[in-house]
Amino acid sequence: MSEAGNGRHGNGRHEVTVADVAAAAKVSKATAARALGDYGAVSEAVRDRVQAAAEELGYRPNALARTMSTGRSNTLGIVVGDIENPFFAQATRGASDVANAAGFDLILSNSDEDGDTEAKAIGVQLAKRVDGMLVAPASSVDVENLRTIVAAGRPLVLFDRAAPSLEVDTVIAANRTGARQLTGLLTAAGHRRIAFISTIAHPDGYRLGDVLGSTSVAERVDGFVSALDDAGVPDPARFVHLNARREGVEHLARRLLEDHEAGITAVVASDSLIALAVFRVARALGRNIPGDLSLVAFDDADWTGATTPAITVMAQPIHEIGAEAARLLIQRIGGDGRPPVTRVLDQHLIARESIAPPIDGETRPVAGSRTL
Amino acid sequence: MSEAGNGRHGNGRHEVTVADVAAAAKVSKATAARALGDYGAVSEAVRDRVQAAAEELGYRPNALARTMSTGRSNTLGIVVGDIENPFFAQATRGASDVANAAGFDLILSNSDEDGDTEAKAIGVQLAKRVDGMLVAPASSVDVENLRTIVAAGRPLVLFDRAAPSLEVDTVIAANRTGARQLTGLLTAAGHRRIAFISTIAHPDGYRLGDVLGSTSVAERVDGFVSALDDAGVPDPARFVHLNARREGVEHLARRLLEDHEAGITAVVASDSLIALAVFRVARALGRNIPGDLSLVAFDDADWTGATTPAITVMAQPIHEIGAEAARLLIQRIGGDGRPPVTRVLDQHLIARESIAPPIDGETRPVAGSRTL
DNA sequence: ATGAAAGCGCTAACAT
DNA sequence: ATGTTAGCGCTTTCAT
Repeated sequence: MSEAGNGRHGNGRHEVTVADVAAAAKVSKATAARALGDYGAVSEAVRDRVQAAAEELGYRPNALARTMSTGRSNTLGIVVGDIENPFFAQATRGASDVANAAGFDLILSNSDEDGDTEAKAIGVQLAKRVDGMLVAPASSVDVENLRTIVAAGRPLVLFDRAAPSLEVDTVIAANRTGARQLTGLLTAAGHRRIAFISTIAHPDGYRLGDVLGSTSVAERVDGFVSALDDAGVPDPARFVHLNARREGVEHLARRLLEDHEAGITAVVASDSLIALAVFRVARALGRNIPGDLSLVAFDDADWTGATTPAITVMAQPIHEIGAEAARLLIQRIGGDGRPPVTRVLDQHLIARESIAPPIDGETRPVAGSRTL
Repeated sequence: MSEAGNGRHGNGRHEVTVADVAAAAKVSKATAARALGDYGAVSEAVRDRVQAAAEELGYRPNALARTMSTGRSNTLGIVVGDIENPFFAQATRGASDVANAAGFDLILSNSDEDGDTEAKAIGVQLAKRVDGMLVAPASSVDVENLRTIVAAGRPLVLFDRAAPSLEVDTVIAANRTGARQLTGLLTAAGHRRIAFISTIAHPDGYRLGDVLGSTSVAERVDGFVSALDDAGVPDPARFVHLNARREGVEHLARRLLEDHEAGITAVVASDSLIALAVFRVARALGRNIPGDLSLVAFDDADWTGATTPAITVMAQPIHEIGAEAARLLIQRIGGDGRPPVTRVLDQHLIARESIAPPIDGETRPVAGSRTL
């Protein structure tokens, strides 16, 4: 390396440091630093002189050096499943707004919902000495990755999903209640054969009592199952379809809708991406929503109000989930020693037009799919 | 600050450093660092011993200290308008994938399309000594913010929008061609009163020759205008509506659609967010698409294929825009001294069902809006 | 192959 | 109010 660590760059210019500014302003390094960093006591005159010199020379503070000596980076790490997922984009924005307002920056990583990728991301952020981390854990069960954060002595706040075996601040939504209510709409309309679809990874078929990788999906499944129980549907677990990412959401949806034995008359989509896929497939198959198939989903994605029919959804305060998580984290970083809290934010129903009574009620199976 | 800079954290544990590892492995700091950092020459035996000690003690490298001495952070800064905007989320993901593959991390900031916010974001990232920056500039005209990056000696790559007065690598899409083609579809169908809507800030009404803050919007406007010219529409500039953010997209759309003097029969939406707003308003007003109003847009947002009717769009290779920008930046960081390039990526048309002939052709104005 | 020592840019005691 | 000095954790000559 030819120009490493010598404060030079490709253009050969010298990076101007406090020492340079100090020299130009004819004061000591310490005084210059005080004037620049706005701490300690400096006389008006000197402050002005130093700042003028800094301006003149084009001084830019080196945040890394500062972190080295103060031990604080004023940076938060955030690990999300995939920033392209509107849920995470919104939550990240919420966190970002709160962080910025409090003088913190954000380092972002995608875990792709994969444990190893998540581990790497966490390693990087820890190495960069973030003051604390916000993570939507890839797994609520295997918390090794999360433990390394705690072990490194960094405050950690979980969002969207909890990790029951870990005592840390957590911000989630009331998924069980929401799922129950959402599913209840369907059973009230007369549906009995309702599919729940999630992309979460899960070996084999779902069976009651299975521990899921994400508490939020687990809660949703719980609420779903209990709503079916309430409606007297036998063996509700058979209607829970996980692993949709591996198979491909559209593929799974197609398989489900074309399975006349199963005779699915309604779908609960665990997020807006799934809802969109189901919507597409239904249309491609000539299934009329809600006439032939009712559809409800989590998350009030912007487009859900624009389709025909508009989709009934359980909205989550996504922005606030990120924001509140950031608030808790910043409190901790500030030295708050209160016991860990779990904030459960309410979801709320937005009733639209995607529910209708099942076409044949309980009397399925029935003839093949029909067109409009 | 009680525990600053002393390598301690809230839990009182000592951060383990190379010195600790060296002591444990009974070698010098230099040797330990060589073994750990995988550089220089170390004997097998010593390497193993050091790595074992590191493992044992739970050593975590301090990336900041490393950057301090090497001058490289292996970190890229990226500044986008708003990460919640699917365009930026996708581009960011593209950049992130390329960056990660090359061993770089990403620091993300939102500019909110505001110059001052952008300046702050850039300041922060420069302070953190990113190795280079990716930015979708809030302004293509006022390039002061961008110049500070260049002045700081950091490689810079622009994406989505160019800055003609600056000689830097740039990745954009062929917006003029795309807009021309998209608008041409409308004129070919017989439309003459076509509104172009963008959220870009612009003082007063648009007039031919005005310089716009974003080259991508400027190119789109150019293509739009030239398509109208080709169709023999007089004074096409009057159909260009900017500033939609300030007024509110839905509000503007409503105003436009209700203006019977103007008699707009089609809309070109400059991005998918605008398209969605127009779609909503049209529906609220009882305007049938495409019967009463044709609609086309930029960006193949996932939902545009799911509405009724599905929307005809000009798709951009968004992921690739981010990815290519990151590639160029990493080349630069690697010391590539080639002259700056501008990569113009092709857009491609996805024809769907949102275009129909205008209901009255040129004979507008006509009676009030009607319901379906 | 290994070690000793200097230095990256900054802040934080501790003087004065 | 200002200056001196040491040190954050790492890499990098330069010796040996």
